[in-house]
Amino acid sequence: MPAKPTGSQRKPRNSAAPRPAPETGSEPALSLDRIVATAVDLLDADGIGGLTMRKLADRLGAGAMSLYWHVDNKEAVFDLALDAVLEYRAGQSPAGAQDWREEVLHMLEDWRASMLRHPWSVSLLPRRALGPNILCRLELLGRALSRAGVAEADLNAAIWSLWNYVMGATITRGSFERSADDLAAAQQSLAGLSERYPTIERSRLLLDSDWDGAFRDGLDFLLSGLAPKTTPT
Amino acid sequence: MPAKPTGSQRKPRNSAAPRPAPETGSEPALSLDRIVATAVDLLDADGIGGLTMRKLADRLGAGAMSLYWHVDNKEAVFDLALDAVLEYRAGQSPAGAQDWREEVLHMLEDWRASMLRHPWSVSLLPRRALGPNILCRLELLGRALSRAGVAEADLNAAIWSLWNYVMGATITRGSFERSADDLAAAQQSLAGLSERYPTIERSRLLLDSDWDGAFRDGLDFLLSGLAPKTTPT
DNA sequence: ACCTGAACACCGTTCAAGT
DNA sequence: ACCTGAACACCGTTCAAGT
Repeated sequence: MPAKPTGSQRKPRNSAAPRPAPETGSEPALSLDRIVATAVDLLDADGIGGLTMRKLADRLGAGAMSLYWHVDNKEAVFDLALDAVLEYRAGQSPAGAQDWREEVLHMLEDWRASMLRHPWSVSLLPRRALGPNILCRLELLGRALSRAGVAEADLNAAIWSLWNYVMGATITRGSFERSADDLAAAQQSLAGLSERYPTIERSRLLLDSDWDGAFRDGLDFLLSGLAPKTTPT
Repeated sequence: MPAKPTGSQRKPRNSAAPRPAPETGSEPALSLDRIVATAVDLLDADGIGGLTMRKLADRLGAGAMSLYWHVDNKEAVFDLALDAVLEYRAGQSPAGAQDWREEVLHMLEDWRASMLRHPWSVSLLPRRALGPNILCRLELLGRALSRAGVAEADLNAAIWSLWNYVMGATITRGSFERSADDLAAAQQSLAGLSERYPTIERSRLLLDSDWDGAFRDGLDFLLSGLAPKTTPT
């Protein structure tokens, strides 16, 4: 069997001048980066069930089996697409270290926003391995919390609490967003059963929820609990 | 086309004496309940990708296409299996209304436990519709929070914050649980990159996290924020 | 080193038909 | 009312082979 790149140590990334003169004017030759990029496009367009090795290869102007030289299998494509979408462009936060609280809020809202931009990512994340970009986000979060005075012994619990909250909020928001009609229908059918579900029927739980506001509020409560020394805004 | 049961109004549930004398001694005849039950078994055994209409029918001793008389399609099987697994047996909480806080904690921990018992359920929930059992849990949660003094205007935000947290915690826990080896390997590879991820490497984030403890702690913080009038335990 | 087509063992679902 | 087999249009992946 040929020595193909193993899963752990991947293709060397195109550093500076990659293109070695495209033979024909048609397609710029296969590469891991191109594969991942078009996989993301396809996922954005057709959702998680719309990504097909055959369709992906087609879109790249390649034979169906050509992908398998660059990639171990379909799972690997998912892993790569997921991590690609979660890159964290730091430096976004204005000026130096203002309030640590604002910094953490910004990081987590950016995380949520990144995932909502690619709704498939959120349902993929929990079952896949942690790629470098995800680890980077966790690292930065850990640093910020440390700086905020969270004790070393409480750090893991704090990180995971926040991670859990962000994941849950994003997953819920992302999946409910998709089908506003379904939600209306569901709330409608709730009305018919109002003797069974009076409370959430009255509060119109399925309809007029302010997702962004609820997200921020809950986060505020968590942060207050995790690092109680600081005063809330 | 024959008048088969539509998606919204399903088969009348077997009320009292269903079996009309099983012709042969072999199989007790197809029914929605049997289909859902074996679907759950199959999902428990082989995970989300292991459920196949063909395998399901086989396991039921039926032809592959017989399922489609009872069920619209595979998605419907997922919906039914999911809701079946999330039934809430109330009355579990001892005696009358003790502390509302304990009541809510119990409800949410039971929810989490139900999903962890069927790890596939948690990755299914966010993309499926809300079945009656899920709605029931939301209703009970809403009532408890109301009783605890959460204002009507804040009720939806409170419910969703808790829901988000539980979802996130369960999803993370469930997926990380599956592959302890992978985690160890990941933490190992972190060591190699300790100059990139020093903080989470030092805290051994991927290894010695106390999931159950972290879950309870974060929940406590949330509850303190949501209904600040009550004193923490 | 990189790409390919044919082939295998699967899928979910439609349809026309059986009892 | 309930169940079925044949058939269709797909899948992911192996393999032996091309350049």
